[in-house]
Amino acid sequence: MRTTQLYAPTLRETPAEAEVMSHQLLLRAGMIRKAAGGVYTYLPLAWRVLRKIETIIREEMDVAGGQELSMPIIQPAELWHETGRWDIFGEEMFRLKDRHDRSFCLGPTHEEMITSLIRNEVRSYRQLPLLLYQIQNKYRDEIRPRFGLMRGREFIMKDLYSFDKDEAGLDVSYKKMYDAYTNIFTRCGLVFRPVEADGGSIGGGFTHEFTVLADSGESEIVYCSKCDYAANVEKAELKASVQENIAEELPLKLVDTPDMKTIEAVTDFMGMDSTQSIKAVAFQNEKDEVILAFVRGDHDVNDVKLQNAVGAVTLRMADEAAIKAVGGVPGFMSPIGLTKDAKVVVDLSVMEMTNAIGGANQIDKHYCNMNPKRDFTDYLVTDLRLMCEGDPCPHCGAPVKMTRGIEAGQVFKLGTKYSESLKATFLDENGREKPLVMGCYGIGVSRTMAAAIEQNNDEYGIVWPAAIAPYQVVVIPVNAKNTEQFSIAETLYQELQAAKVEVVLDDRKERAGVKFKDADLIGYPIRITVGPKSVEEDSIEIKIRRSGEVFTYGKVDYLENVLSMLRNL
RNA sequence: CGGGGCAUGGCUCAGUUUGGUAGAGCACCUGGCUUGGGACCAGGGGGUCGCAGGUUCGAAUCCUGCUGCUCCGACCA
Repeated sequence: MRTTQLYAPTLRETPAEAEVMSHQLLLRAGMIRKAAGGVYTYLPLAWRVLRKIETIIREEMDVAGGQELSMPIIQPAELWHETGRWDIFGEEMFRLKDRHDRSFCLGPTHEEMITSLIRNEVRSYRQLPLLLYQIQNKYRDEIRPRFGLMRGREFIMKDLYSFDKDEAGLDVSYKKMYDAYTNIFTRCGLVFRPVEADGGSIGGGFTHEFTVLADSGESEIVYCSKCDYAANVEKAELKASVQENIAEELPLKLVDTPDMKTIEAVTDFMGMDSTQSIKAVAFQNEKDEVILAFVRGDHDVNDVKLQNAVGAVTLRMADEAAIKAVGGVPGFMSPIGLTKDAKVVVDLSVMEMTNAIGGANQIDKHYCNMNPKRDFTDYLVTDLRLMCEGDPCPHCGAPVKMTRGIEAGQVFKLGTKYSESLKATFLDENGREKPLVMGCYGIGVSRTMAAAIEQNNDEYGIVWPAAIAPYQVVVIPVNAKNTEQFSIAETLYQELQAAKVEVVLDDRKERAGVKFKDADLIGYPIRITVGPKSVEEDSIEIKIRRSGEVFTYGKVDYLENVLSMLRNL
């Protein structure tokens, strides 16, 4: 490809709307343009990257026994009514009606579609397992699309759905996908971790997220400093510690704490540490029932754990009226002295506390010497808090570390949730009718491209891993007027093409600086510079984008060196 | 959904407070000059100032309504 032909309008300045690095660089490198909030056109360079990622995915899916198909993006409402997700998805689903007033949606995902497809065709265990996948646009009407391709309303997803006759079969399919994903992200040249995660609303149980590590990532993960445990903080389990409390339990005492509604105010006033206080957080579920969560003052409530613990569909912060209705006093809440309407959930670590301070459910008053085991009544104890750096690993007990990342893929054991609601059954070896056991495995393709940039960039632009770079090499003749340089560049260009290298020749009549800036911005892994020395001394300059290293070779041996560099990038 | 902010040429923005008929830099076109890190000089093209009303002799500027974009929040009582 010649730059004069390439449609990649680069920008010198960063458009105001772009906040995160990948968004800025995708715009500046002439790779994407916005069509509407969260909806983008992929220009040629971006499309090449996406196709490369897709190719890697296809190869690994096929090796794992997957078969690719294509399903409708426009999906009839009836299917979604069958699983109840027409309502559950709510505002997040793009809906439309046809001329006959029939309801449809733009598929946010394809569990319904795929399950309805095979429920009529798969009748026997002999036809299983079945692994089908698609790579297509999906649609979610996000409340707040942002971060460019990271959280769009239209995005490219690969989804594979597995159908097995039993749990054992699902385990095999799951393992295949887990391994395939490990291969995919490794081949893409990304630093990532598979982490244990919460199932969320897709329903089902066991799941791993494949998280591309990047400080700008939206998900927070913990990983063990010793063993291979890694989990999303939402999921990370904390076990009851076996510490022995020697402190003697003192009698409960009411103290005045005028206008001290925060942990900090109270503990400062009392000369205590926040670890000695009990923090209350009030929620309401979808039925408007009040749920009061209690954690240690220095801890934070993990609302996913809380949601699971109380079986809530949704949770939101409780309003003041609701708190008062159950006998709570905002700012001074505790499990002591509530009316019975509230569900009280207490974190494990709170139960280990002695002589703690907490609210009294009276205005401007707290209790000292609160001993949960003695003083609390009618409550549920569970693991409720967010894990912090240094907390013990649930597997080996070593302190955990935290980092951030971008969730690029997820493997999920669905079980029979969809096959039951959609009546997708088969006959097993004993002639008994059973629901198919399903799994779903997604990769955000467009998001993976953005994640790759978040993880691989510097002050000059993108630094593509070679496997997914739009082109591997750019050839730049330095002096636009020098026909000898151009002619040498042209020869190198031809030779590289003949050697099956994806190469761009920057044949623009621009000054060297412009070409260098664009090359850095677009992030070609290797830059070949043709300058005066190439004419006079037969030397070819090769610069590695990532390391900045510069090598000089002759016209006869540059090619083999480029090829070997590409293999190692 | 709540609260900010913004909307002026392809991009980044000034001009709005105090109404007087639209500007800069970059980009683009022409010519010259330059050529190893986003040059320079000269000339040129391009904007119903988001949309719809209103006030006024006169509106980018003031008023009303709408739309779009964007940021923060929607967790520690």
